[in-house]
Amino acid sequence: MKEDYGVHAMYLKALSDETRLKIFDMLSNGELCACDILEEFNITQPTLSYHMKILSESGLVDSRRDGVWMKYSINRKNLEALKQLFDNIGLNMDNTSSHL
Amino acid sequence: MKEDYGVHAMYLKALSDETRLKIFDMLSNGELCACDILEEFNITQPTLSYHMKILSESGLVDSRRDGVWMKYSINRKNLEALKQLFDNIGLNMDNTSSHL
DNA sequence: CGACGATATAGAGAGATGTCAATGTGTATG
DNA sequence: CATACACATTGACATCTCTCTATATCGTCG
Repeated sequence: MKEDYGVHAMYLKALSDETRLKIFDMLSNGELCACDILEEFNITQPTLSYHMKILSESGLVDSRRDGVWMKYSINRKNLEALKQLFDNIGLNMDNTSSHL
Repeated sequence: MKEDYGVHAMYLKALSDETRLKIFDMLSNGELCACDILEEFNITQPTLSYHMKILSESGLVDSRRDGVWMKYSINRKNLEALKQLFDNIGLNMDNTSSHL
C-alpha cells in the first residue's frame, strides 16, 4: 500500500501539464469526444491526441470508440486511488502545531 | 476559484517525480532536515538540494534554517488547496453510471 | 469500392528536466 | 581566524517533453 510511488508519480505527471489538467477537469462533467475538447484549446489535433494518449496510458482516463469519435472519461477507480494518496498524507500529518 | 490551473499544475509537477513524491510522503510524518532525507535515497547531495528547491518553490514545502541544518516541512495550506482540486473534480462527477 | 471526416502516428526541433562533479556559501566550534 | 560540516550553486550532459507539419489509419456513407 505504501510502495506504489511509481504509479502515483505517473498519475501526477499526467496531470502536471496545464493543458491536461484542464482536460481532466472538463471530463469531470462527463464523457467528451476529442473534437469537443479540441475546440477549447489553441493546439493542433495531433497535440491533443498526444495529451489524450498520456492521460489514457496513465490510467486516469478511459477511452472508447463510438463510431468515428473517440470518447474520453475519467477512470474513477484510479482517481480515487490518487485521492487516497493525499488523504493518507493528511492522516500522517503531525497536528501539534496546527497553524493552518 | 476555477482559473488557477497554473498553480495546481505547478503543485502536481513538483510531486510528479518519484523521488520528490517519496520525500513529500516522508515529510508527512513531520519536519526533517536535508541530511535525514538524503540517507533514504541513492542520490548525491546536490541532486537532493535540487529537488528540495523545486518542492519549496512550488509552495508545497516550507523550509527554515536551524543552525547548520535546513528543516523541511509540508505547507498544509497549499496541500489543502491541492486536495480541494481533486475534491471539486469528484463533486462534478456525473454519478448516473456508477460502476466504480 | 472510393471519398471524406475523425483520430493516430512519425519525424523534427526547441526547451525543460534530472543527474553528477566541482565549487561556493554559511554556520558553528576550537 | 581556521577548520569542518551542512547545504546551495554552477556547468555540463543525456534524456524527456511538448509542439508542430506531414502523413497514415480507421470508420462511415454514398
